[in-house]
Amino acid sequence: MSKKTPVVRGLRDIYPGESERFDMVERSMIETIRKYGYQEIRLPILEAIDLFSRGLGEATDAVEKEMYTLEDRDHDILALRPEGTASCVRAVIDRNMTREGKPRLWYAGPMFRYERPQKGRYRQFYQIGAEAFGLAGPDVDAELIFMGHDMWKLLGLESAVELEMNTIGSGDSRRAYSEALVKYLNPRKKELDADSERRLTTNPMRILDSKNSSTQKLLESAPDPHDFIDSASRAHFEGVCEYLDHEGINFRVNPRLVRGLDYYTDTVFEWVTDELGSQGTICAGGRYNGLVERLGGPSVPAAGFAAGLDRVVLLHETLGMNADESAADVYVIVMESQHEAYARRLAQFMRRETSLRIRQHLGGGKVGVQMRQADRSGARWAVIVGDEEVAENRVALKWLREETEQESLDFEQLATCLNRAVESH
RNA sequence: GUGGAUGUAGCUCAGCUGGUAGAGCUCCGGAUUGUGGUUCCGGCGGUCGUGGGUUCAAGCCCCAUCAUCCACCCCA
Repeated sequence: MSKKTPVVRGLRDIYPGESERFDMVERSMIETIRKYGYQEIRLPILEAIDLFSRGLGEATDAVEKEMYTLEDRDHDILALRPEGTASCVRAVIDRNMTREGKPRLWYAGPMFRYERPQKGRYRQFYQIGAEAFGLAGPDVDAELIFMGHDMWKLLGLESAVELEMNTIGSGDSRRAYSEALVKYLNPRKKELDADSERRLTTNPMRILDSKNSSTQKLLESAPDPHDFIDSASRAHFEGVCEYLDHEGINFRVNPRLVRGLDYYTDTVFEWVTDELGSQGTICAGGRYNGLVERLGGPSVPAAGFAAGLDRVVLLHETLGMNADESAADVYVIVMESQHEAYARRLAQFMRRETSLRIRQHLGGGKVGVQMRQADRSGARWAVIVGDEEVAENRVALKWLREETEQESLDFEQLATCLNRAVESH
């Protein structure tokens, strides 16, 4: 045997047994977004690197130290996307989509960040995002949150998830606050932890959610970010909160909530859980009114969110929610190998006449072996073909999960029976 | 990038002060000649993460390295 090649660090295979849950959760989330009339946009995984350095902010961790970059043969520097919003905005600008409408879009796919792997944190991870362009009102922010709420409800996660909200104000007020914060902290630099001291020059706002207790103590008498938020932003945030209250969505205002990417303005929110250890954010988003312009487009408002599929799946599993892991609904068995052609015709008939997944046994073997594989496939029915059945142009239908007598049916009766069972399921 | 824990069969794990590698589950076969899931019996399966060192002898001790997990950092 030659040497094995291990999977790349931080990357993983999602095998049968887990892929079904992954798929089911992903579909549920996408279906929820589609129900709000958002349209899919398929985006490339590679982008020019400056899209991210300009879009997310030069000093963010995602850009500073977590990007996978490569040089292609034309010597262009490309990056594997660390998130989806920047690409989505670029695509919207490329087609000038906001000139003729107010697109509401969704995307799904893998993202890449070179971070230390941990539970719920992978170097290739999957996000599902929704973005709304050209709409400035608080009803948009609220709609994005309603979607999240619907998703958790649909998946049975709502009791384990909490919503945190904050407003960080307009770009101008952020700049003003940032300056005031630096002015306050600079003389007290020595009392800050090392990370916070570094951020003082790179990204001062992020000092606010430092977990260092002495830093937090220092922040108690620091300028209050809310004093810097202008009345328009304040009104906007109150508007969002009212929509949520009206729909009965619980949330907690967390003044310390600051997002890691520079493009956010006004509303920011996070859906968090304490079931997953320290990687508790399963979905996050907010408003980014300046980003389209920053990336070379017109000055249009926008808002969106991205959910971490890996983490949502993990939570779904941690809470013990069921996921169907069956490979097929019907498993086709032959008593004697000369009936295989008949069985194949039968399988095709069922694929055509029903919506079920039909797995035909391959590889021969005794009936007992075939039955065991039928059971293991998770199928609800075994359809069995032997001399008697072929002679009469019938099949034997055996229910594998219910105490129902095995029946002998012709093809039409079989289709009727299966379809009826699907409808009432 | 920092700190800590852990790597033994496909999976979950045991393995004493160093003495020729074990269990449960899974898988395969049989008991069961037209029928799975329960039970019983048998069997397959391991370069002990990798590389080096100490020793008569290393799964166990030492060093390095890789990976996973946890926390920090950061984020979905």
